[in-house]
Amino acid sequence: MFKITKILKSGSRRGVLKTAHGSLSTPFFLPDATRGFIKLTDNEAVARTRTGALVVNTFHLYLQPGLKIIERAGGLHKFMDWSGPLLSDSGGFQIFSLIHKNSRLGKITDDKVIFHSPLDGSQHELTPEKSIQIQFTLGTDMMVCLDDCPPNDFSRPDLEKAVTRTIVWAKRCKTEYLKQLKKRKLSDAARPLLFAVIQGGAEIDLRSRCAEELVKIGFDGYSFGARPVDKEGKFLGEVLQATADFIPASALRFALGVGTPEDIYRCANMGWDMFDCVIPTREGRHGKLFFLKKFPKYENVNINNAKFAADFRPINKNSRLPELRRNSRAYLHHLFRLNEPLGHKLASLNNLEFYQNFIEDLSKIKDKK
RNA sequence: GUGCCUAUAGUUUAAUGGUAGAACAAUUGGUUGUGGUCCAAUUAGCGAGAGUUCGAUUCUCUCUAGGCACC
Repeated sequence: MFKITKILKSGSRRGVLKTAHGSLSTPFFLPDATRGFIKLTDNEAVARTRTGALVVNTFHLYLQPGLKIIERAGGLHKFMDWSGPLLSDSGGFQIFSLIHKNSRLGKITDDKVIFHSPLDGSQHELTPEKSIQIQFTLGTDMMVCLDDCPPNDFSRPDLEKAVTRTIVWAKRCKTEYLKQLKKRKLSDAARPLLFAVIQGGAEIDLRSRCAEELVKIGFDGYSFGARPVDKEGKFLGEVLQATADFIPASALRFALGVGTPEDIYRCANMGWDMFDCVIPTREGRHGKLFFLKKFPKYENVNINNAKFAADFRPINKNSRLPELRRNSRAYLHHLFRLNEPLGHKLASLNNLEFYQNFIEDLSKIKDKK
């Protein structure tokens, strides 16, 4: 399913990952299509940016439209008309963020997490088993274990608690995963990949212990849990580096939530293979556009700035997407001033293509002879 | 023509005889397992003139502009 083909002196890895919905070469970046779509755009256009795979979220899709609809549609790929690989996040991060922000929104116990839907306030509960069952119902190609995701500034005892719970829950996820494989008679080639999440905040020894226990259980890949930046937005490079080193070389390394282009570049050199982040699409929606210069240099411009009002150059003359070559920056500026969804779409597409190009350039780096 | 009412930032509007506050707009930042509507900072104002007063955006008068009513 995953094969490493090369490890550079820098630590950067090259590999191939085969899923039931196609192959991906690593390293790769997955944009977040949390609710089954990349906001304000469409999957046909996203595919033209050569984006290979998308992340969807168990929590959001479970609440809306609900599993019955997706089951009746014939699975999530059909429902959202995406033929490439899909990765489903467990929903842990979202639920735990909600609860840590406002403890009235839910409750975490050793057995499960109880939460109130932000949509209608209705009460739901999620167990490790249920999270896996939902992900099988979605029919995604890569799945993530439900984890206890603490904020990075949690106290040491609280972080220890989260690590212990994450390990116990990962074990339960794995058991349920094997059960589902058997029940659905999925062959090795057709089976989804299962990722565990390594927690421990900024405490390296906790990350180490968490990784060690998870590796004993055995997963296709291991993810970096919690936010990869601290409260001030400073990238936790040392923690990412140490955590990567705790993961077996043969397994996929998934840097959840990473990140800016420079953070992705750094993480690739640490041996991380996969990245997902809201930056290209969220910043796109808010008018921040990425343009590649000479790799790894790039510029990040705010199309809302007054200087673009009469800038009739193309949005991106080097784009493979005709709509980004044809439309001017002045027009995009105009669309943003009027908060027009077409502007958000063009900006999102520009940034997705940028991220794709950035990762491709990164993948082309070779060891000097 | 007469009477009454109104005039505060680009716009819509608060408050006040002693430093005039907000929203939207504008200008510029921010966003790391999603915030489509988010967050932050900045710029910007008492229609004109005279009077009363230690001090007037506030009170008085004149003018100007707009609205309403009557002839």
